[in-house]
Amino acid sequence: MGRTPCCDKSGLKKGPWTAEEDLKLTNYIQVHGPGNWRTLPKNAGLQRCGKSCRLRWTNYLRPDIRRGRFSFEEEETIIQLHGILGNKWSAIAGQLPGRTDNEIKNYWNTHIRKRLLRNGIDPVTHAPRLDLLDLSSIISSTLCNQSLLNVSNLLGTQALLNPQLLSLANTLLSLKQENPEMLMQYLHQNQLNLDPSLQAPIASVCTTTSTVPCCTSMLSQTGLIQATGEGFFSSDKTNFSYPNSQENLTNLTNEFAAQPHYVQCSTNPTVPILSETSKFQSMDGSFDSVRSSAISSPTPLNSSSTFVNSSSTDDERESFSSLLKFEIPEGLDINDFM
DNA sequence: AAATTCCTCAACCGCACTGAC
DNA sequence: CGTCAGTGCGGTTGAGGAATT
Repeated sequence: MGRTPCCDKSGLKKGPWTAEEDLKLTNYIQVHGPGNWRTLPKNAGLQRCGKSCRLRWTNYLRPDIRRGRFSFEEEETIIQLHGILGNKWSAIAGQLPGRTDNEIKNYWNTHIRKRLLRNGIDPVTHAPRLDLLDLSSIISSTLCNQSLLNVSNLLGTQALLNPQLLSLANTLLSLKQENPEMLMQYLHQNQLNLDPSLQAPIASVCTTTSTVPCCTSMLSQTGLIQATGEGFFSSDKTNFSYPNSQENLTNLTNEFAAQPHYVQCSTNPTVPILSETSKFQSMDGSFDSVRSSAISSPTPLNSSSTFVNSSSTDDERESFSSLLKFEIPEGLDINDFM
């Protein structure tokens, strides 16, 4: 379909609405109801295009608009829904009565997005920005807090900056445990294509003595880690407190990836086993498949125990956003990394 | 106190979709 | 089937207020 020509721009007013215009529009809609936006401005005596009228009504004048600061519950819902739906602001707004897509979009871009970035979380993928994370803490979490490996030392500083190296480290560690000979063969086959600066640290993986705990193997087999910046998530189920949102969210959730299963590790981390359908969709550092479990997984986003009222400040909400979630793919070809 | 920078958010723009003809 | 009007949606802009220098 061809693009709809915008309404006749000649003589039409743009910019902020005046109180008089608001009154005209409100009065007209109260009498005739919304709709037929193209003819509405003329009938209402407004020098505006229908689009502008519709926007003004839906985003500002509608009586059921809920104005004011977003509550923590609303913010929580927005983040979780964004994890599933992405920038589907209207769909997200549908779960937040009284909030408009425009308002949610603005709030996301001006508040939530920035905070996620500050806390090292990619606001697009909801995955941690691994270029900012300390790889050793990730691996340590992977190993159920058994700090048997100092991966930072193993891989050098570059490892802290490259999510692909994280995957590589995982692959190598798994290979080392399960089949050292295959590991050596693997390295031999791929070493020619490695960045020389990475060869030494990677090789050290092969020579470092370590005992690989149970979770390492599980990690490599499942291909997924779920952790916070400071440790693993609790296994508490996500609980939406916003009215009517839970059922709707449940419905939404059912449309997405299968519910992951959870295995309790010795030191109380909860490690979900990703379904076999999970996939590593991007090699450029984005982990899109994380989205699929944003709701269904027992994320710690139910942090009502920490923040109990809607007047919490942005800073107060900071710690909530420090939660991290990411996947590590298995079976990555080393050639794809470099 | 003035100038500058930063931040917020209402409003606009343009594309996409749907249904009527 | 193609065209067009109506509408919805997401991305972007810019005015104005707040904060900082």
